[in-house]
Amino acid sequence: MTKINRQLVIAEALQLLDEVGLDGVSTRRLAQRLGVEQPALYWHFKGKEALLRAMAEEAMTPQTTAPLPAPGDDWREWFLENYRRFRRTLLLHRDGARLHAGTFPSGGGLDMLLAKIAFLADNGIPRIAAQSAMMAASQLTIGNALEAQAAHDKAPPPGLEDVDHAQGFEAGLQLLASGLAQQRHESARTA
Amino acid sequence: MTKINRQLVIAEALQLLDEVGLDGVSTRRLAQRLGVEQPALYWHFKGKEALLRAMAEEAMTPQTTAPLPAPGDDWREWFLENYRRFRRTLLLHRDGARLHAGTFPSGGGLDMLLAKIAFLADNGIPRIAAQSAMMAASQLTIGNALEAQAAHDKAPPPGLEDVDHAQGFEAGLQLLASGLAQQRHESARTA
DNA sequence: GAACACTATCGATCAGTGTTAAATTTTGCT
DNA sequence: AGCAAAATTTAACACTGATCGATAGTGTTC
Repeated sequence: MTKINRQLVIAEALQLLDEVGLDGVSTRRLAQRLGVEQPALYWHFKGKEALLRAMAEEAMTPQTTAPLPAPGDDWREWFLENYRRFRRTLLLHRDGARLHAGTFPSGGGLDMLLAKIAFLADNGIPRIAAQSAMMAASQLTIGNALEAQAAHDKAPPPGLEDVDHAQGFEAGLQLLASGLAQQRHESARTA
Repeated sequence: MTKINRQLVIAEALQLLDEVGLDGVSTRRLAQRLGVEQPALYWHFKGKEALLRAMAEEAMTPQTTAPLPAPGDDWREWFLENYRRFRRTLLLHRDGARLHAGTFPSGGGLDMLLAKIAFLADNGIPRIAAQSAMMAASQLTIGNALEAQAAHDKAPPPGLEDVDHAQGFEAGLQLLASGLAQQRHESARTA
């Protein structure tokens, strides 16, 4: 009767995710929404894991479609904005961080990552330092988003109210950028 | 027949975790190991979530029993060592990072956290900066451990081989410490 | 136009999950 | 011994992801 396709399933799955959370996303609920019996999904996806991976990739579009840094850009401003955007993207969907966690940069994403590292390298930051910093910033972002989405309703413990997750993230990111700038100067001195 | 108690269940559960991973830990498998029928666990724990929380807390003992910083200690060395230990603890058990993620500092852990912030504050780091930095370092550590344990067998993508998770973590942590040191000096200038 | 293969779905079913309720045994205490 | 509380068992429920064979619909080829 009803005909579905891969993209439609992914879109509906993400909508379902926002309503019931990651643990609430079951193949049956998803199938019901699509007006289809549950095993039909297994024609379009090898298993639930494959579906979740496709969802995670789709959810990352705001980040993956963002323009790469141009040669003349200010490296620090770009660095900050890149991970702010990453965080915003993770927070776009409910449990978005958990959905993304454990996902590896696939084909296209890997090239982007290498281009970004090259951009930092062109701005006087040693390759290895650039790679480490991006790795750290990415992990900080994921950890922060994870914690923010896990907190949800719980109130902050007494004594720690004065820094929320957004502020904490911004501060941490600035620390990384400052440390990176320092490494850049030291490298320039020895070059 | 066999008699079990809370501590025994937690210990056996952590051992099971190491063998089958977090997704493999089921109440039935755990009960079988303890020589007990499955619903017996529900007398000792309200539900599986409670069990997992207890496991996460127990798994953190290396970190929670570590001595607090003493007034004369070098703040930077302590900072680094604290999060190195945190990471080692997370990696102690299989899926330890996932098990811990989303856990909030309970009663005793909260006091420790406040003491650590106070220690940094006593060393000339503004309270809010100290709190933000510890939050960031914690999130970086969790994100890093999460990624390291998710990778497990997969080989690193071509072009990124030269920095593994351990090195990346160390680099990120140093960046945070450097940035924090910088903030400390700037704060001293304005004070 | 008949035979064929491919796409897409369904119905039934399987093994496994966390959880609950009631009945039952074991334990400790007076 | 008897009683109450603690601890466990038996039985069942409502789910979950996944697999099997059967079944339509669709287009292609002889």
